Amino acid sequence: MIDNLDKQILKRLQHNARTSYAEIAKENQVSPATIHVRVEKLRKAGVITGTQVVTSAKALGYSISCFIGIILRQAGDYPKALEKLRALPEVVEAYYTTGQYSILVKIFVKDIDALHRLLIERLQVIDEVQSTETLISLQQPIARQIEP
Amino acid sequence: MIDNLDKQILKRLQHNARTSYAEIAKENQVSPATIHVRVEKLRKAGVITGTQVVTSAKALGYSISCFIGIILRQAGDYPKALEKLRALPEVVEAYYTTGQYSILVKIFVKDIDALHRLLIERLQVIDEVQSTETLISLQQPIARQIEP
DNA sequence: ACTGAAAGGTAAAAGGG
DNA sequence: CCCTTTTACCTTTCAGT
Repeated sequence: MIDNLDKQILKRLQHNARTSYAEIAKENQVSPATIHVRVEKLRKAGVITGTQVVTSAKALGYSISCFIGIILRQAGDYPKALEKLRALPEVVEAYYTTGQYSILVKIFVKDIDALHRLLIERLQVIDEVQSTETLISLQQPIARQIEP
Repeated sequence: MIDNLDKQILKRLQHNARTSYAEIAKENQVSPATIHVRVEKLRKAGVITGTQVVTSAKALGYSISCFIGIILRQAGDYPKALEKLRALPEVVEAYYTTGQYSILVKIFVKDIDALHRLLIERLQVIDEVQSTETLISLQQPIARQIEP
């Protein structure tokens, strides 16, 4: 199982993936090699699934972020609809959900015009899609990872 | 502006933040020092905002992920409500949105019972919250970053 | 703005308690 | 399971083009 040292390592690396093992080791009064072993263990256990740089969508020119709730025509339409959504680079996340929507997707677009075109020309033309509802995100005041 | 080399670097590091500059350099036939300079430039420009290890919520025991749409009583209630949401460690993302919800939050909980208690004991008791609607995420078939 | 070489630091692997 | 040591690789810096 995950002990306290593992939790400390995860918290530190969630915040900055390039924190040196030496630094984490010093903070926890163990050797850098121990940190290395623990990180490998967490990776093999599937707790750590990867590392990534976080980029600012805004700085890359994507000024608008939204959630789009998609209602499909039929229950069996998920796989086909998903493949078509995957082909849209603006779609960064997709969730199968209970409740009023069949699929909830998160997208980034450069501007309102791009959003409009995405909805009309590439989302609402998907056969399996019955209707969509757009929630524009005005601000994202909380963005963090789950606590280990 | 961001040129082609910058895009290659970002794509590589979005996928794996620990890819060595030496490897990216070889792929793009430049020197490792150039990659280093470019990464620093992207960081200063705010394009790269950080690096993080990605952890599996499931492996950490959080088997349920949901979105909760929150409707507030009054327009001016955002800041107070947000502070109370921030105090809940299960809330990992929050968005101010247009549309039917005032705030959309993403949460992780360990099980259905924890979700139930979160809703009743800690969300619906917030003064500013008028009502909530829960969308349980059954699966997240798409999870990626925006293309540079 | 990129390169090449030098210096320092880090990760990864091996061996021992 | 953790430590120390070792080796090889990597980042970072800086003078030069």
